[in-house]
Amino acid sequence: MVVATYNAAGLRARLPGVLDWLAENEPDVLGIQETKVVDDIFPMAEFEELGYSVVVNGQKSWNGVALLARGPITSLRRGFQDDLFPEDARIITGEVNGVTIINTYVPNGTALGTDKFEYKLRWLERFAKYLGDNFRPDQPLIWMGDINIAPTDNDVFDPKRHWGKVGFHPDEISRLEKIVNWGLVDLFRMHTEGPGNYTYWEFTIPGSVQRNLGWRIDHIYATKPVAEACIRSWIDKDARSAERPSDHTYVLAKIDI
DNA sequence: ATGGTTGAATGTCAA
Repeated sequence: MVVATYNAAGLRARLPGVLDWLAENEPDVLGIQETKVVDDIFPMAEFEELGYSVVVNGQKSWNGVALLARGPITSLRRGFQDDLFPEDARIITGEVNGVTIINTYVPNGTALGTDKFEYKLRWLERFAKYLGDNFRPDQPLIWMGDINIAPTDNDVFDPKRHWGKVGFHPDEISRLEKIVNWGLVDLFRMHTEGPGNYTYWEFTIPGSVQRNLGWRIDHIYATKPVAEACIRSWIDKDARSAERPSDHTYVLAKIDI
């Protein structure tokens, strides 16, 4: 099966492009982040007409995640499902074809020294606990989404300039490493080394796409049983140049199961 | 360089 992740930065603005992309690429699973739409008016029917099951965890104006799959989505969980943590719409979990899929929109962090940066760190710690409490590293599991962290020098343009800034800060990276060390493999990095492979190019930098001034902050991770079956993972950079694009693009992985 | 652009909502925040 082919799984994909996409930060839409407002799904209603992106809807025609996402529908075209789905029809062309036909992934079995798509995790969408930053849908920015409440569940009542989520464009369910448009995706269902393409043959997808749709589950959503949305809120007004900000955040919001959705999970699409060809075939049924079972064992649905919205949020962390407890009262231990502030509940905004950043995580949705479902099971597709025997594989647990967790789709997350990790907090951006905004700026060092702010409550939002501390929230990002706490959210990552909460996610580590969610994994450990609910799942095992020997079961088939995929964690995908906008992780909002560049893990290494190769994952951001001009790493010397950006080191220690939001998105490339040691406190974020250490928390991500703790999550990954639970038993996950970065599927893109399993197949491709080196700099210049990005998933996000800022709107506010003129010519960022053409100059490839980007970040690899959208990731697909998997437990060993899935990673061993992953035969390819790639970034669809062309979609970042489509009409009315998001500032992110699609990341995909093909898994031989 | 503390700007720049975009979406959701329609003033202004978040990214």
